[in-house]
Amino acid sequence: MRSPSGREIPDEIDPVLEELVRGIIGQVADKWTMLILEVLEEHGTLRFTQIGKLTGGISQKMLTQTLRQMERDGFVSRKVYPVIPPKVEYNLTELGRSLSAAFCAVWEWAAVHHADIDASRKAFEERNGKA
Amino acid sequence: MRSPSGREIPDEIDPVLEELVRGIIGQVADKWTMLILEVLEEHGTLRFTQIGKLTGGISQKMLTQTLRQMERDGFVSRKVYPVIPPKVEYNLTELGRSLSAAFCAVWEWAAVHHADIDASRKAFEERNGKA
DNA sequence: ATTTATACGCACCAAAAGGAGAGTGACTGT
DNA sequence: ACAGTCACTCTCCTTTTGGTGCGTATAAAT
Repeated sequence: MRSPSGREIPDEIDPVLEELVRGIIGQVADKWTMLILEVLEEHGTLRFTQIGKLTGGISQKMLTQTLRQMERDGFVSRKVYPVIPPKVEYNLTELGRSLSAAFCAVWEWAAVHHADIDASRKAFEERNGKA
Repeated sequence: MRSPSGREIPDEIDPVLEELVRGIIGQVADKWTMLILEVLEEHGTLRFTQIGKLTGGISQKMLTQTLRQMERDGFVSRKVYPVIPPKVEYNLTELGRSLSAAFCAVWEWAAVHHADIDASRKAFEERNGKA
């Protein structure tokens, strides 16, 4: 399914917006982004290491990276105190809070339906051989 | 905390459930999963190659892989017609549709706020050197 | 004088994701 | 006879992701 010349997909909806939105979803629907969003939503203003602890299992590298992207996208604000040792506070912007609210439905869904998923997986593995 | 669907989320979250839910989110918040979910929601029953075309830019490998996982998780049903050339129909299950509905808020959010993100990025890059 | 604490940046490396392309099997249209 | 169709699977290869550990600045605490 290659398309060397590019355009063969019929666009029934506005393709530009569609593409834009997809791009955003692709970046935003990231594991760490969602987790950090939730942690900040729940705890309010937090410092770097606190976020790391509350998120759980994230490396410093990923924490920095994700936080930076979120700052760039305008989901979090970053306040640096010029003290030593360094102190940086993060919290959600209005935009970040609205995104968090949008994701809320997904969290809720997962909480409600995890048992269904589990059951489905078991059934699937029983139907098909499980090597 | 309120969600668009109007239900409530408990203030205190059971850590075990929390862990479970995070695992699910990690797998479900996947670019291709979300995209396929959307095309199936929008078009109803579809065949393999049709999904590929409508999704756009997905390789056969990823399409197969994602579809398999979605079937395993119980989001799509897969109906094989024993004919030649092969014919396989996919469509959303009830569970899949409910997930799609949950993601709906995120899609809408992206559609509404993509301009904000764009503006934020421009501002960010202006603030921070890119000399 | 040495250690501790904080919020990173950087380099290196392993693992995973994912794309490209070829192969398959049997039937159907030319 | 032979190319075309569909829904894959398999192999090879590149790109991306992400973890680990080290370095840094410097004031306060030991």
